Amino acid sequence: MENKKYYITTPIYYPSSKFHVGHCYCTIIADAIARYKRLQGYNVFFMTGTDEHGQKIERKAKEAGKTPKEYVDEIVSDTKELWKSLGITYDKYIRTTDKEHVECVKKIFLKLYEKGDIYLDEYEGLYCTPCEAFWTETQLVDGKCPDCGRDVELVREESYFFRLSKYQDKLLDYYKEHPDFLEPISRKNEMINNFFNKGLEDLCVSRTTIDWGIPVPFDPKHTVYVWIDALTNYISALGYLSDDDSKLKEFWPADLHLVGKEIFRFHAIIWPAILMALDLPLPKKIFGHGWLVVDGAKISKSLGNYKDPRVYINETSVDALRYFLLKEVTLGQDGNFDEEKFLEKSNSDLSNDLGNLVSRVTAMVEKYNNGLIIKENIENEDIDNELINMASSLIINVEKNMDLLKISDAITQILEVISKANKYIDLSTPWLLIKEGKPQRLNQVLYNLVETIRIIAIALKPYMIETPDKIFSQICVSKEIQTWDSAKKFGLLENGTKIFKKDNLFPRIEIKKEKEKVESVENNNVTNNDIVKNKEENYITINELEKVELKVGQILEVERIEKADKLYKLTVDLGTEKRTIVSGLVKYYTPEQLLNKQVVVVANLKPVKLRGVESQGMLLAAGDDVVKLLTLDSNEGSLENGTSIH
RNA sequence: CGCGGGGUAGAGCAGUUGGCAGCUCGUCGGGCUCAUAACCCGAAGGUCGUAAGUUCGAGUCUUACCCCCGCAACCA
Repeated sequence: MENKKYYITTPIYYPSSKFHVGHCYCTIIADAIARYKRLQGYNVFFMTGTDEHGQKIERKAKEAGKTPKEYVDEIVSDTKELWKSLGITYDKYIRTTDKEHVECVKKIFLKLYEKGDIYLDEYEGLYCTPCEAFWTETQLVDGKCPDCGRDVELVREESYFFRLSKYQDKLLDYYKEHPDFLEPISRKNEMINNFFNKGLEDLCVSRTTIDWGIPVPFDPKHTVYVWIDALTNYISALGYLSDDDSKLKEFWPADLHLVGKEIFRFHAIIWPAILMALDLPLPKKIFGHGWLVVDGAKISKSLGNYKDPRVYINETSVDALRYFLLKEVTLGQDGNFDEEKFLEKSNSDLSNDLGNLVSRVTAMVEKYNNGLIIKENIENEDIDNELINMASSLIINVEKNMDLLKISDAITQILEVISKANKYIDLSTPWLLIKEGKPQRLNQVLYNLVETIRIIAIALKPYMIETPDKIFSQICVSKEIQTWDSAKKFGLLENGTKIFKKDNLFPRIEIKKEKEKVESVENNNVTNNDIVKNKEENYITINELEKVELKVGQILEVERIEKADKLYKLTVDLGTEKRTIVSGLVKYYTPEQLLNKQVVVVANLKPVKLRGVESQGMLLAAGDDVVKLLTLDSNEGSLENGTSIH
């Protein structure tokens, strides 16, 4: 037998905040593939994890009053719970703060340095000292720091660089020789057009401005930057350069790196180049999947469409969520997670088609045959053969699609058999057979149905984690005929098999009621987790509040700012003076709607230049998704412009 | 001319190498009564964003244009 191993990875996610359906999406895909390969008898190594270093986490932790490690520990333990509730069968969860990983990264860095592929040079950039930030030429506003408006200076910072340019031709050759290496093809072309045609530049792989990370072993004032720190997790986890690299020998190269399109570039260019520099073989395939958008908008906390994925599980079931993500979203393209569609799909495909099929068949066997399946030895009719042919080729068809990573199509194959079985009931009319006294034919029909259900249950195993067993518990099938291979044969169900009808597999959901329920749960979650928990840390004193000077202002003029999609330049009357205020309201208000409105103005905010225009204050507004300005509809008597608010 | 994704039935989408436009939901009509107000059959519904081009033939290839959506520059 050939080497039947399969190494599959998700990206290591960045735990700067809690994970959403988008993370679940990618991880569930990887899990389904891992399960599928295991069913086929492969020795599977499925890894996921978290990329825990870097500036953003350092800052987030600081804001939360925690050390970076404490901060990520919390998110990681929550993530592991999440994966558990989604039935993710990872073999290893790697954290870039793991000791083994840290040691490995140091060794890799040293190895590349000794080889000459990493060298010390100077990073030249425009630096704003007060803001401690580098900017590119295009980011500057009028040649000044876009943050504070002060002058920037040309600064050289010592940095280590990876000789990425050296590997340019090798990489291109590799793409040519391995047409399946990067998928989908559209993204591969994007890589070549966008990056190779311009030429690859050497890559800055260390920073002196970041503390939370792995120090460069021979020069500890430098911290290893994300490229070498994070990408190498795929081999550090297998014990590369450690005392025990047996796993590396067994599983490397990876068969599939599943990544999001936003990090495809790093996996398609930088990671292979690092591997070439280390003289290691390259992974067999890197697949860049699309993003999941929620109700048409990218998932983000600031948009307010973040939802804890467990909300969905509670309202339906893990299997319904897994099913929806795997079936409805075309791998490689962006998909939309529409909550209502999700509940509808759960009803139509799972409750009506699959659940109801099992329900009606088991009910008939109990009702007509005292729960007993009898295998008759009589010739099949045409409608029988049609069903049997479909059922017995189901697994083969699933495999055909899965091997091309067409998960959605694979599931469609199963749905077609389910649909066929429902139709078969109508055509064979068991309720007439019992009336007409045709017990043999009845037995034959029921046998075919239950056997078809057995095969369906097996075919569902990669995608669903509870349903197959629930089905087996009803049709009482022995373990030997629950295996993947056994589903390739029709007719293995034994004569005399007992049926036990149980609860419905997927109870129908009242969509309207559920929606309300889901929303209320979400609101509670926000209250409990975010507000109450942080309340004490968020208290400010009255003195602090008094520092903010709020005044009534009236909008006198509204202008668009050139080349700024979101910004209005407003002239606001504060009674004693007129101010120019820049505000990002284009999306929400027309100039006419704003004109003459009385609004709340933060009068003593430090002026900032936005898109070249100095903004001397700020308007108070509410809402994340849809922004509403706080206006003073003065039905309690009009207020003078400039009146202070307290 | 910053980068990218997309415009196909009322809605959500699929359409691999160019060869009679499909799927799911919804709608309408019919059937059945085993089942979870389910299931089965049938029907209506599309100028495939617009225009031109290549071709015997274009949703698919080429060019131009229009519209939507992300990202980046700006939301203090």
